[in-house]
Formats: sequence, structure tokens, C-alpha cells
Amino acid sequence: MNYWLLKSEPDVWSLDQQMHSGIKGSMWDGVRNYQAANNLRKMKKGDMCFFYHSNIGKEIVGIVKVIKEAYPDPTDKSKKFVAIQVRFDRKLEYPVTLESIKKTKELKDLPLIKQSRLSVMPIDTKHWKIILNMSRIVK
DNA sequence: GCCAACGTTGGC
DNA sequence: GCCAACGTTGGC
Repeated sequence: MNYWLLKSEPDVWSLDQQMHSGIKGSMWDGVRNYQAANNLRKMKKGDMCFFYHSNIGKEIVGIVKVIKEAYPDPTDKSKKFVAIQVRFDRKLEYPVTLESIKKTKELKDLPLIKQSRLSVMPIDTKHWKIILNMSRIVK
């Protein structure tokens, strides 16, 4: 299984909205960047993704699961980009903020920090575990 | 609100 | 194919 991070502005699409989309999940569409789209194409059913709120909050707030692999994004007229389907898995006990990620030296090389504009990125198992542990600790 | 970083577009 | 101009994202 692979791990990923998906970024969304919470006033456009938030984890709460994802939660209310229920068991059938929802489409993760609108990606218009080749690098991000290539990451979407690599996702397999069952992969887990951190859900990060950009701009407002700037923190990882939960986890969603990939339930359908890449297919043509119906919102993309050019037919170049893909969407996936994800389902709410859970909220983190404590959100992991960008600030605390920056302060953690093992996470210095996360694309979240180095490539702040990338909206879909891979996370190694090692880093996934570190972030999960951070989400169990009150800051 | 500003601006750095980065991606895309279009003229040449 | 290069690069200037422009647009977008996202942190601060």
C-alpha cells in the first residue's frame, strides 16, 4: 500500500464535507497540474491519503481512502487530467500543523514544505508513521 | 494584501 | 526552442 497527501482549501472542499459524503465517497477532481495528475494516476485502490487544509488551518486534519483509481476527470474539457474517488476514513485526534511539520527535522524534505504548490504528493511509510504519531500528541 | 515560487502561454 | 509576460497557489 502507498501513502499520499491531498491538499484542499477548506472553504472549497473540507474534511467535514468529505465526511458527509458517506460510504460512497466523492470525486477528487479539478487537478490541473501534470505532476499532481501523475501522482493521481499512481494511486491504487486501498491507498491512504492525508487530507491537508491549505490557506485556512494549514494542517493535516484527517485521512481518506482511495476507492476508485484514476479515470478521466469529467470536469476537464481538454481530457488531459484525471480524477479519483475517495472515501472519508477518519479525523486525526489532533491536527498536525504545517508549523509542527516544519519543526520536525525528519520531515524537512516533505514536498509539502519544499514544493508548497503541489496538491497531490507521495508520502513514504516512514514519514506517514511519524505524522500519525504526531497526531496523537497534544501540542 | 503581498509576494515568492512555479507553471503556462504565446511571440519570435 | 527560448524566454518574457502573465496567472495561480499558498504561506506569511
